[in-house]
Amino acid sequence: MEHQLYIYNTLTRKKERFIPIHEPNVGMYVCGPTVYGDPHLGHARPAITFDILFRYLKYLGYKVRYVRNVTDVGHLENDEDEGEDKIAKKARLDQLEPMEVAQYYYNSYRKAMELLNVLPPSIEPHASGHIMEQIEFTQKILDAGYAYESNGSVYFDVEKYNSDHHYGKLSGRDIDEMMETTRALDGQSEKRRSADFALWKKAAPEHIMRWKSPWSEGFPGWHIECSAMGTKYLGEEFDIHGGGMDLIFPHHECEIAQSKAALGKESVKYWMHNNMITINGQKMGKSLGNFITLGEFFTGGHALLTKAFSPMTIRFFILQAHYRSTVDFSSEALEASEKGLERLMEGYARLQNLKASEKSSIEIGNLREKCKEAMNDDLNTPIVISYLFESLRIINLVHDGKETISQEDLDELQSVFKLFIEDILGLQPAGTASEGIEAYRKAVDLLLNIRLEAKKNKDWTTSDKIRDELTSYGFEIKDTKDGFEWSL
RNA sequence: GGUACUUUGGCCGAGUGGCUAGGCGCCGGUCUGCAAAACCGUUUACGGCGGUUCGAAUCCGCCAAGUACCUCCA
Repeated sequence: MEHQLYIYNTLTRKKERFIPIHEPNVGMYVCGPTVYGDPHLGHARPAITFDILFRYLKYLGYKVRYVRNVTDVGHLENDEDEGEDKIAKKARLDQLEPMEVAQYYYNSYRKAMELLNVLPPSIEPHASGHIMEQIEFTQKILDAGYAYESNGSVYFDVEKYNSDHHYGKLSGRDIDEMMETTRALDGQSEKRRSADFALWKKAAPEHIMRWKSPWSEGFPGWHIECSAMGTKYLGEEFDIHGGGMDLIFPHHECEIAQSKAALGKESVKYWMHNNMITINGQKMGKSLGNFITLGEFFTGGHALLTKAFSPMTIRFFILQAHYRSTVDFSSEALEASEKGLERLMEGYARLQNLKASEKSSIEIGNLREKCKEAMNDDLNTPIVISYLFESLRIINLVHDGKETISQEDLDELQSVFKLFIEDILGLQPAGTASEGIEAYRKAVDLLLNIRLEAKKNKDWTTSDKIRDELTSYGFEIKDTKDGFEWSL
């Protein structure tokens, strides 16, 4: 594949040329949601980040298998691996079946992702549907001698693993120091060391989510699902594993150790992590209680929001920052994005109706190549957007009749805008869904044509009445040099 | 305490050695019956102190402030 895509690999802390293991196939695994709460802005970031990567890899010609898991079991409330499963807890509180809770929030998550125009992954495996695979994976680790059974539970032996390999390579931790600094366990724990983590947990009598295993009736540890499902659908070695930066430790560190222990090899070639969204400089997170759900954004129903914001505004806002930077949320920043997006999309709509001339009076530049270069540089979407805005100026100048454009240049601009705005950035033109009704459009055109005549006759009363009435119904009327434009 | 990282103009946010990021806002102008839109122009940017260099927002050191991870979280 002819391209120069470089992506930042957390493992090496460098940008590396992307070369897949089995060209033209690419395997990509991204940590999805734990479905026990409403989807919030924090869920949108990785979904959009890796949606961009998914779209761009496909544009480059790869055949991508994109796996994004759904965690519906095994997520414990606290470490020490003594807590209660999140889904089960929520189910008990709401008096629902655990699977009912998971299904409800999973539906909610998918709906939000659809609104954000995030493409569905190739496979969305549920942890609860892969208990066998997780048991088998755990058995492999036991067989390899990197885990031990304790009172019906199975734990990963971090110290043993670290003596043969390097536990902490992804997060840059020194496990020996960690073991010294971590406080001593109380005598009750089944774990030999606090750094050890559960592969399988024996279920307490009151625990409602449970499965049979060689060790006990119980449930899998949190980290094992990704190793098991990633291996199942992408093979023992695959190209990209992504997720939020907060998962680097311990989740991804544990995954690396599990896979190496069970399979004897490195599973993942490129580790990619998106940064967090902050709110007043602090991470937006469920546990901090400062998160805003996506539903609240779409309706404006949150104290921190001055108004509702469309899904495309949220998407655009996120894409205006590089995925490895934190992005600080504020209503003011979102409003700025909203206006910018509106102007960009109006220009994009205008571009479709631009009239070509003999020749161009203005250089359109090599927009296509520049945008590709920006994408190739670790998916630099803010730069792509800045180039689009620069070209927007040309579109508007031609639209105003101040510059001319040749058919060839016009075709190129239309093609590049379509490619980057719709196909790669995934920004949907507003109102495309409601655009279908031809008669309605003609009716509005008719009204505005009547207004145009009134204007010619200097009948300002009639012309203003038409404009003001339409405006009050929610239409936006813009006069142009020789006519009008409108949108709803 | 350990690890990773951040600090850019009114706000958001790119940028790793020299050349305009971009968006939003503000102000002035063009256009217009008015308005909106559009266009043009303007707006004291690189936390502080040193160092390297012909040249640093960009490299190095120290200091300051802040964030994340080290317990669930995207």
